[in-house]
Amino acid sequence: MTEPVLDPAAALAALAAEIARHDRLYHDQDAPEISDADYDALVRRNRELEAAYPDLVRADSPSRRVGVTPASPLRKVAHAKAMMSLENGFSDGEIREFVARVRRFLALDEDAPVVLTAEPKIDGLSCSLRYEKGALVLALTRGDGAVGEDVTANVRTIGDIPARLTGTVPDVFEVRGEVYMAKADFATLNERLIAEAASPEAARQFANPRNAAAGSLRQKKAAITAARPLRFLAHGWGEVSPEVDLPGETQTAVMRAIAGWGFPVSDLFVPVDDVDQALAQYRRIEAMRADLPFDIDGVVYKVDRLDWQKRLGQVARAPRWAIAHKFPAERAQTALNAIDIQVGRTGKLTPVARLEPVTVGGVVVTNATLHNADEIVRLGVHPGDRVIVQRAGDVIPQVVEGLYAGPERAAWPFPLTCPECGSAAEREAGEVDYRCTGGLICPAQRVERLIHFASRHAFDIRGLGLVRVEQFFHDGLVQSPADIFRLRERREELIARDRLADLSVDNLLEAIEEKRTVPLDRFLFALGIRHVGQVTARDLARRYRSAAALGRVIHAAVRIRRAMRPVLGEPERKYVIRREKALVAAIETPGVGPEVADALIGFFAEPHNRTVVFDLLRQVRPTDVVQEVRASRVSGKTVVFTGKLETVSRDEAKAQAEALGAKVAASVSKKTDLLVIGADAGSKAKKAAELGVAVATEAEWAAIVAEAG
DNA sequence: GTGCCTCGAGTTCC
DNA sequence: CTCGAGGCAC
Repeated sequence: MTEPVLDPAAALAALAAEIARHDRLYHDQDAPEISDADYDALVRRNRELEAAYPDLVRADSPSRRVGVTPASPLRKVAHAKAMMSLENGFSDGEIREFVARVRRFLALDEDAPVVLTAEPKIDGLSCSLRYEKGALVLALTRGDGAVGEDVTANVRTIGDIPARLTGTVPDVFEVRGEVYMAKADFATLNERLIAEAASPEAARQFANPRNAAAGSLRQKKAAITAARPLRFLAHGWGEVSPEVDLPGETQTAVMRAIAGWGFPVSDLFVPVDDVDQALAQYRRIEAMRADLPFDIDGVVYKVDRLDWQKRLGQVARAPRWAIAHKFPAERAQTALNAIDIQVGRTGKLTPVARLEPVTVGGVVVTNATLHNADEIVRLGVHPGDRVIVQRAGDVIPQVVEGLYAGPERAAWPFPLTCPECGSAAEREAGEVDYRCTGGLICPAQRVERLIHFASRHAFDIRGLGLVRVEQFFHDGLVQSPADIFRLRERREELIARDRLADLSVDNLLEAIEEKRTVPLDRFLFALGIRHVGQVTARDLARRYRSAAALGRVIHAAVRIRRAMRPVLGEPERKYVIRREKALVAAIETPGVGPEVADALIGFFAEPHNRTVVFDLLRQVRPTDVVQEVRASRVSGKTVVFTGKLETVSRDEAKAQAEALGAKVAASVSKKTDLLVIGADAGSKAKKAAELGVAVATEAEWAAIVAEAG
């Protein structure tokens, strides 16, 4: 929905001129004035207006050109070791739970001492600084955690960061920490920007120190960064080689060594003996917050012992051995102007609050998700109400409560049809979300699926983002994923539409060509099958290694699904369970239960989907997945654990087994190759004896793990 | 059957 | 980042 505009024709003319000006600045003068996101916002605004006033679309409309989303000028480089994010906790209880979880995972006693470290969490940009033979050779931003941007030249201008390390330093050592701007320096910088600008109105200021640090570090010209007052605080490390040269066995010891090499380390960094001391340090830091020279958004706790950190490992993108204790979010009051409905790739209808712009935590918030119909009922909000907004985890804005105090009224009516295609909106029993039933005919869903296909964790086609996908879709150039790979046949057509940027067309086509081979897990994830996200896609890809093998399994499963019928007189409930079991068994992948199996097989049972996939397979080749596993006595074997393990937890044992290439099953059957028996083993041990399955004690298991290295 | 843990999906702002 | 819900252990 677009709010009424007094003079839409004039607004469109202004937008066309503005967007064209930024295109020139970016392409001809290499001096963009606004961020990529602000540019996208202009393009989006233009599109919304055009949708609302189709008669007024201009001949020189920016939407008739291929979008020219500026690419980052900085070189992308993969991290030697992924830069992970941190789990967040907001209450004492969550921190206590974190420590309890650590104990459980390590199979420690409930009151066993767990030494933690506590330090303030600086609100800046994470950076990884790579030193080889003591010399700074590479500095990367965090990026997506796997790949960062090369900011080496800029980092060399930061006074806190030594170019060479003195003392005994491992051959390769990556120092990780936060690049930030002190509050006072931020204020001075903004004053300077005003003074230097032609007029105060024309000055481009930064909204907060974090943005100032980000903007200053990601400069193309190091000279600009050099003139910006950036600082650095070390908080960890990445690759260390040789690993034995790591200067200590605890977080504290290594951080001391890093400080000894000349890096600033927070003077509020302390080891603490237990969770109560950790929380006391949190309160000390919280009390000092306003007086600290830099912005912080919480306190980070880490398990001090590095051997424990190693055992704890990580979940998805965050380590199990650290947590950020965040300060309570800042709140603000504003008006709820409207409630719009967005349609996701799965058809989910999401209500979004359009807010009167308000500053919360240094950022102007105009939108906030309302999640679902229940949330709107819970908040009791209607358009026009005053509401309280906060930035949860200091990032995502959310509506916390409505301030309406008038007479009783009915809940805001959630739309009964999809705003994009008009199909009925339905809510399944037991589900929270309304979904558009339009499926293939709903253009919003089709576009969202294409955007997902090209997105970073899927095919990762650079230059093919939201704006271009929408344009290509609406122009009929791209209707299905395979069409993307046929765009090269229409190069002239693309260039003709895009007078400004034939170079950008070629860049795009090149980026597309690069993805004609893609890892199987990305391929699978990109299809956008419900319940098949990154992790499940990876599990499936690793389980079957090749598209051919996975294809055979799914093909067989589809046939099973088609062939299954209730046996005469079989109750519906029993049949459903039997069917579920058959489908799960057919896919035979840990983590894939009835729901996921049905979604996966259902997707391929649909003829249209098969057509789309086969069409795509004529254009691209999924590469086989070679799992990195250490060879061991249990590689390729099926292992079952039973009883209470003393030295490792069940989760950890399972992780060990998988790293050795073994499959972990829940119960003993004739397929089981090895049963590892802990204390108080029950029926499984008995069954293993009956079936003649080999058994091992926990100590023997530890030996198998150890001998594989 | 119940409860915990992890994953999937959708979203915001830069 | 949060929330709902699927998977699996107990």
